[in-house]
Amino acid sequence: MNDRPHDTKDAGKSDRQAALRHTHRSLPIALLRAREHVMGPIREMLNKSGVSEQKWRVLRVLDENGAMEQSHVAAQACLLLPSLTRMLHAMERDSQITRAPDRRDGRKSIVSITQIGQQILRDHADESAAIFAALEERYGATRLETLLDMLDALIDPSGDRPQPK
Amino acid sequence: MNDRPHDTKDAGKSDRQAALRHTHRSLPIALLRAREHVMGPIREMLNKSGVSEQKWRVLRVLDENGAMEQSHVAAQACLLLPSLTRMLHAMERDSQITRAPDRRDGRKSIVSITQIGQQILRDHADESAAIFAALEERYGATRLETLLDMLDALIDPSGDRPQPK
DNA sequence: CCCATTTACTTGCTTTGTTAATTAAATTGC
DNA sequence: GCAATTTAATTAACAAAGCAAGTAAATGGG
Repeated sequence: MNDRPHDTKDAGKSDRQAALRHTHRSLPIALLRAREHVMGPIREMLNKSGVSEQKWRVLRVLDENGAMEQSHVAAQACLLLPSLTRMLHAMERDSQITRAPDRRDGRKSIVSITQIGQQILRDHADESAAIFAALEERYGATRLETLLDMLDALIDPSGDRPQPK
Repeated sequence: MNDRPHDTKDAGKSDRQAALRHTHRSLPIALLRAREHVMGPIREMLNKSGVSEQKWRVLRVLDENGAMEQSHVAAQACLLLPSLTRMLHAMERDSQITRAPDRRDGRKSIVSITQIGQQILRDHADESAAIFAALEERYGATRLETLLDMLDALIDPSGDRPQPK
């Protein structure tokens, strides 16, 4: 094992060094592990049809919000602009999305989902729903809803926060 | 906006297609967005010192669990073995970790963190704690603990699950 | 009007992610 | 004991992530 002084509780000195949290109690790591776990069946589903996880997110975001500029797509789909730029080229080539310059602002580029893109979403809708249902069954529907609320609140501080004063 | 038939409610047919969940209610996407949000300040911290997010995880996992074989490091740090292999070469070159073959099983390779590796963790411990404290302050300590418990339960089905039935 | 800044996106380069194929050391079945 | 299988790690090849630097179109003073 490891015999470093893990009990960095404090020894009287106020400038004592902080201890890192146990990785199971580190929020970023916990979120990552949880996500990897949940993504398993979805990756399987997407792999079969050759859609990447990232393109799947882009399609969903576009389908949900309609045409929007690239920066917003990137923010919503958790992608960086450089990655998105390159992905959109491929998706445009495959007619899953279209791009058009904004009339008012020549810098912006407005992205839309196409029929073909929407078809990809439809093709996976049933299986996707089944995967979610299985998770709900396993984890409990109520608890899952609570978890989703808490994750939302993490991002949007103005959310349901019951102000712990 | 988008005028596709979103009201896929059903039209009498029982084999009607399922609708995709709103991305804010998709657990994988919610987890990703939450993580990206929380990682912001940590990325900033790590960028300043040139440690990648992945190497940071490897160091933490090793520091926490002591020497362990590569497969376990990969599982704990949410990395695939090929990525880990490459990373460990670089980290070994930089004396952040050492590797030794397992005496009992010649296939395995046991990885350990070095003093230099531990120093990297120490160098960021205070700032890391401050970032966490800010989050705790903003989100609420109790709620944060609950969230971590729920994330743990998501992975470990045998956990605190109050058995829905 | 013009120059400096900012904003939106693109390009280049290095590191990771991902899949499949390969090597080598256990393990199992006979 | 030995062939067949399984397991652990590596390598290769290519897509994608991530950062820095670059381009081009707005914007904002003076």
